[in-house]
Amino acid sequence: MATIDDVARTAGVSTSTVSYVLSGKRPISAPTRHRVEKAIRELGYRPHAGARALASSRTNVIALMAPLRADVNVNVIMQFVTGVVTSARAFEHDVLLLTQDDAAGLDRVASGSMVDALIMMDIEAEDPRIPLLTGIKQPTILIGLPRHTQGFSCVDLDFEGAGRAAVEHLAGHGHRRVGLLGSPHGVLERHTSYAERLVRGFRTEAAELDVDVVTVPCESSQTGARTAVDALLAEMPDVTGLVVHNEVALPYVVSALREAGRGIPDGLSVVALCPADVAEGQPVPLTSIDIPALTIGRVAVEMAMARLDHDQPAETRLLTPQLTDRGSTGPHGR
Amino acid sequence: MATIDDVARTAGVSTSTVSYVLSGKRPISAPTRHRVEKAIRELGYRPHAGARALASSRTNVIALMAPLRADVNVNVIMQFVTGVVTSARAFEHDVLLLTQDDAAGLDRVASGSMVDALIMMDIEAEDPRIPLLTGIKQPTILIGLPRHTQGFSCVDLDFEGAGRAAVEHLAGHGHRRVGLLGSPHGVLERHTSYAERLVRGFRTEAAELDVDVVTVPCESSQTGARTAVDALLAEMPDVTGLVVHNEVALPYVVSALREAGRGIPDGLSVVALCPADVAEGQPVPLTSIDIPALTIGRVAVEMAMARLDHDQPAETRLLTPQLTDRGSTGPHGR
DNA sequence: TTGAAAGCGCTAACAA
DNA sequence: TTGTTAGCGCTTTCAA
Repeated sequence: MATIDDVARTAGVSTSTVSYVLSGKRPISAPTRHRVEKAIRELGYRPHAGARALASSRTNVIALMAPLRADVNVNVIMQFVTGVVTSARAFEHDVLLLTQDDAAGLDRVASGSMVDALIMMDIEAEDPRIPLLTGIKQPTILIGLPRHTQGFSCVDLDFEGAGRAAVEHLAGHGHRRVGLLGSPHGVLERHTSYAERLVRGFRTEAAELDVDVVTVPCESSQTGARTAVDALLAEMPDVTGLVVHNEVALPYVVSALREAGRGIPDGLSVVALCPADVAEGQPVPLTSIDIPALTIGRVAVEMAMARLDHDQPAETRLLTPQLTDRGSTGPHGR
Repeated sequence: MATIDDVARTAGVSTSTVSYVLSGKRPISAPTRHRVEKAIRELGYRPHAGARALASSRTNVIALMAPLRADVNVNVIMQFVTGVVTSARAFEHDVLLLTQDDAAGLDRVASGSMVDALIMMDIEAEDPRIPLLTGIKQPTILIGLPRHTQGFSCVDLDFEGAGRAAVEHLAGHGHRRVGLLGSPHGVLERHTSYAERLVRGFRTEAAELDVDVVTVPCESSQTGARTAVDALLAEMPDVTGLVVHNEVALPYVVSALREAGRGIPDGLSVVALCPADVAEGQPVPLTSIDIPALTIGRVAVEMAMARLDHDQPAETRLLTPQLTDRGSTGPHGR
């Protein structure tokens, strides 16, 4: 492999000139720049990442810790990951993938100076990984909201606002008895931040608008959906509005409702909380509040870069929920 | 951050001794080792990854290029990724995640010496990324089979064998008219290796056993499943055996069949090609040929490590398909 | 069994 | 506008 010295020699300049051509950190005359660029091309030169990291204490890599579990929604996870990887590239960064269960990986990649920043998904209220982050010099972005945000940047959909918006929308159509089919048990037991915030917003708004509610967990499978629907209809037989926050179960929930004689929207008004394309792609398009996973991933990277490049302080950004009416909600008691 | 020199000073030894304690590449007396290990613990020392890479030309990182597209099966992709990440950790390696469309990323991470090896998923017959791999010094493992394997290590399920096994199983039950509901159009158009190999095995075995077949592409959605089932029943109304290779569509295919009056296995014998847990998790457990994604990911890493550590030559490994009978196939004409 | 020291290939401060 | 050079923190050869 060619080194920076080879390039310098070929171009007839000093190594620092080559380095500065590459980084743009000081002005270079046009002819010099061209000679250097030509040499780089001819030699197929690529800077050695390790050498660069050693000299500059910048790796141009960020770590992404993602849940590769089965019980979370794989599609949404994938969208977060895609958002992160894509926009990391826009900032000339690559992504090192850590799994949720590799908690030691945080220290390994951070203390080993393998990455410039860390992004962590699927944050729990009292996330056990957060204590591991103390003493880490790289900025860390949490996708989700722990109980105490203490110095970390956080970004997520405003799930509490989403819960409120869903109830508000249904109440606006006259519904007084509303259900929530939510995340699987496991997710709730871990006190995963988004699930709890959704329930809180859902309950709060319902109390304010004097709407009766019931919340039912829902496993991410066909049988899980069926069980949840049965439980819901047993607990609240006269339910007329429903919020569903479980992308995997969603289509099965819809079929189960139809089979239970609850057509949409005449038998039951349904608001889904899921990526827009999923809501559109159902056999009956569903009114939904979008989970903008790609955007959240992108914002996480942008926050990381802002802290790196302009040492901007940590902040929390909650994206405003967007409700799109696709006709699966209607007035009560038609 | 503490450096190796800090550790050496604290332990009262030379830097090389610390290095050798860490690498185990030369014998160290017990007392010396203990002093060094104590110093490492006290200082919370972590070797600097970049410095290490520079000095040793080893990064302990492997690149994984995965399709983060929508039309491929996200669950299976995730399992491959999980298999790779998990077993990379077992070899003290981390994983740098590249997306399929970032073809330039191959050269970037390889020529920039960011990684020790590359693993590429979702290989097409004439994969456009393969030419980009020439001149790359790191070993590359392909998950899938290009037309010409020229020097690359390859690993995959033996999809051709899987196609044969499925037909053989159905023919063994007396079925003479068999369908294949396969991958979406897009996947076939890209000449994705596994899809083509499956069809080839399916057709070959059918020809040998004198079974009539029809193959129908199937989009990964509820409507796609329905369309494909309709097309199948229109093209071959007296079909009695079916092979389904589309995990996302699978549950919808099953419902569509039931609604078409084709119960399983009495109205139609079905063999699924999917991860075992998916086949088990259907409302009716399905006889299936397992797609051992975790295993394939693990084997890919093992092959990479074998080439790195024992410079073992490239080889192709096709895992033997395992058919598990779960009762969704039965004798013809009951 | 251990130490000394020469790099590995860059960046960036300093000098011109 | 450009060049010289001292590190960055390791690994590994050579020597003892």
